[in-house]
Amino acid sequence: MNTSTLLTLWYKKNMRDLPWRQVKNPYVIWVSEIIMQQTRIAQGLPYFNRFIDKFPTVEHLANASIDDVLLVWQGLGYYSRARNMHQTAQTIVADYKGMFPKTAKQLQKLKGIGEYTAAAISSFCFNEKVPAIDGNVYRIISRIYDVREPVDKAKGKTLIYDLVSQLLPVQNCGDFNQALMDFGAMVCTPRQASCNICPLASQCQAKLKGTVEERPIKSKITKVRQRYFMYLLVTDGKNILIQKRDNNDIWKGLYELPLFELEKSMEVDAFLNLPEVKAGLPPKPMVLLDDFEPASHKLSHQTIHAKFLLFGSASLPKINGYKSILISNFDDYAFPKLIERYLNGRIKKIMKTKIWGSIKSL
DNA sequence: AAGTCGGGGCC
DNA sequence: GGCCCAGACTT
Repeated sequence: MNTSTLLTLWYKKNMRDLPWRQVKNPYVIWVSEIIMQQTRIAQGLPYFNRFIDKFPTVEHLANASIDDVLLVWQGLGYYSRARNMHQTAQTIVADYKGMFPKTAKQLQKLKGIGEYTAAAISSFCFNEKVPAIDGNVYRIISRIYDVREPVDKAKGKTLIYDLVSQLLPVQNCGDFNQALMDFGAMVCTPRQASCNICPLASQCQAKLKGTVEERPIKSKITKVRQRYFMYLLVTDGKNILIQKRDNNDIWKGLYELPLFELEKSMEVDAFLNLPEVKAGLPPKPMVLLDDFEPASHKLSHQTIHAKFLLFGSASLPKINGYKSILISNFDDYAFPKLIERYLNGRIKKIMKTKIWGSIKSL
C-alpha cells in the first residue's frame, strides 16, 4: 500500500477529536490555525474555545476593540497574531463582504496568513489540492525520505515541498493534510517516536538507517538576549498606574507597570539613586513597601530579569502616558504573563496584609 | 537569509 | 539548559 493511503487509513482510525474538526467554516478554521501556530494543542485549546465564544463570527471580531481581542489572547504569546487577526477580520468585512476567499493564493494576501495557514484553510474547508506544511510535516517527510538538507533553509524547504506534493491524494486533500498533523503529534513525534506502532515503519528511510532522532536537521541557533527590567507598582492603596506598550518590542499592545530598563542587573538601592530614576519618580511622600524578584522570565529569544518595587503614595501622580486604574479591575487589561503573575500572586497576598492598609494613611 | 515575536511542556 | 510546538512578518 502506498504512503498516502496508509496515512489516510491511520487517520480515519486515530484522528483526534478537536472542536474544529467537525466544521468547514473558514472563520472557525482560521481562528484555530492562528491560535495553534507555534503552540501545542493542549495549550491553545482553552484559548480557542474562549475566542469562539467571545467572537463567534468574523463580524464580532471586526467590531471588537483591539484591547478586548488582546484580553482573550492574554498569556498565549506571539501577540502580533491577535493584532493581525483583528486587522484581517476588518478587511474581510469591509472588502470581502464578510466571506473568506477560497484559494490559498488569495488567502495569503491577508495579514497574518502565510503559506501554511492559507493552505490549511483552503484544503480543510474547500479541499484545494495544496500541501499544508508545518513543523509536523517537516519532521515526518524528513524521516520517511531521510532528508539531510536543513529544513530551515530554502533548499530544504523546497525539497520537502516537492516530496509532500507527490504524496498529496487527488481526493480529500484536506483530510490528508490533517492526517499529517495528527500523525506527527501522536506517532512521529519529535522525541521518542512510536516507530513500533508506525504503519510506515517498513518504508521509513530514517527508521531503516537509525537516524529518526536526528531528523529533521535544522541549522539555526537562537541567540538569547538578556534584559533587566525594573517595574514600579505605584499605588495609593486603591489605584495603580499602568501604560500600554506601543513600541516595536515584545508584548506590543499589552499593558504593563511603569518600567525602567537597565543595561545590567542592579541592586534596588543603587537603582533608586540613579538620577533619571529620582527625576522620574512621583513626588513624595512615597515609600518603598516591598521589593520582589521573580525567577527569570524566559522567552524563546530573550531572558527577562525583572524586579518589582511596590511604592505607596499619598496620592497617585498624573504622568503623561500613564493610566490610572482601580487595582481591583486589573484583570480588565491584558498583561504579559510576567506582570499578571505578580499582580495575581505577590500583590494579592500583600493586599490582605496590614502593610496594604497602612498605605491609605500615608 | 537572518532576526524577531511568548509561553509552556518535556527531556 | 535546550528543544519544540497546526509560523509569519520585518529588515
